[in-house]
Amino acid sequence: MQAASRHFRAKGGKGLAIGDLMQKLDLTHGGFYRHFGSKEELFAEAVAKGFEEAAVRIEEAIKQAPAGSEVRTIIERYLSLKHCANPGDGCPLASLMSETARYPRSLRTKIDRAMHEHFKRIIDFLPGASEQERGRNCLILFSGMAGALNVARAATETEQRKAILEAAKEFYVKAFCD
Amino acid sequence: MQAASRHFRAKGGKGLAIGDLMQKLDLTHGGFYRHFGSKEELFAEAVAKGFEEAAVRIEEAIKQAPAGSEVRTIIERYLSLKHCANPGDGCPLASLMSETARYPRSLRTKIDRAMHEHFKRIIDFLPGASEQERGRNCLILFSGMAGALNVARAATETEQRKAILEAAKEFYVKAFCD
DNA sequence: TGTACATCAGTGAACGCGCGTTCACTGATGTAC
DNA sequence: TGTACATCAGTGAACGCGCGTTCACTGATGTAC
Repeated sequence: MQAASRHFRAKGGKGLAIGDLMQKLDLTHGGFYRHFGSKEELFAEAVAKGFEEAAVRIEEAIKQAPAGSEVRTIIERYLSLKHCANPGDGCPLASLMSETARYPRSLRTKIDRAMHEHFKRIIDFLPGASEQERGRNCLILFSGMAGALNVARAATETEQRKAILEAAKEFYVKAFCD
Repeated sequence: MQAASRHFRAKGGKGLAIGDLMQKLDLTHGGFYRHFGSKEELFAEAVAKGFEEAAVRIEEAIKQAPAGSEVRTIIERYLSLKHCANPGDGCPLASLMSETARYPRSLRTKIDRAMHEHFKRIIDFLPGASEQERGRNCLILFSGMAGALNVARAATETEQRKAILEAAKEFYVKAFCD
């Protein structure tokens, strides 16, 4: 049930009720436990799924990008109005950022693993002499962009939203593409 | 009731039950509604309070900092292990990042206002030719640091946490202090 | 080909808990006379 | 100074709702013989 993943990203871990999810799949809530042991189990899988989807999308974007400007393309996509307006289809790091810290350790381990697997697929496009340095850059770039994206999402005026995204794009392009 | 602010930052908007809060103040939950119309009302005030506390703390840090390295001091404090370990006493932007986008508009307006008032008190220490540019830099710096802080908080290993914080410190110091 | 049985996804009622909110009441404090 | 009354913070029981989870049951599908 990959549809769950979108809903979690759109509404947060506690925002999605199992009843609602099952209803959206035209099923009753009782059947849920044939497939998952608990809501938490579903959540962990959904987050992993979310990272995977995101990685696939990024890889596609990279393929289409002109050689040498891969990172720029990633940044521009990540900080686009479209990504800002559709958290459900977007990066789980961004949409679940602040609540992840409050999850139980067992869940955090799983999320952490999914995130790092996601990063592995992108890491080689980033600047940095060693793999370690590229890894650090990856973390900084994505955590920073996710932060900016969230601030943009929290803004109430479209103008403000755009301004934040544009400013962040400029900043991160300057910092990571040269 | 300023104590509420800490709890919200520590546990998120939905994580704090009014019963628990009142119990921690050695009161019963019923009396709550003598003081606030609803939980949401308390939440809005608590967030504002949180930003104010944070601003005060930053201003203090700035006063103690050697002239010329104010921004560096802010960054180092923000990305310290202490701030990472104590979300309840820390920056509300970081601890409420991803859920703010999901709040109703009325609440977001209030939070937005509180955030911008908070920024106004710091803005002049940041680099940038115009006030507008300093404002943009402020948003980018804090959203970025908040992102990194959240990733550090989500990490399960202390070593990892430290590594992220150090890398981010280095990056943002390089980007905003020269 | 046909019958009996097992499997298992899905149903829908029910349970139990947490929690926001309400409300009639208490009891201390302060004001009016 | 003393008495009557109003105010209002705080109490604690109760209501109602949402929601995660359980469970006895149904009904379709597939397998054994």
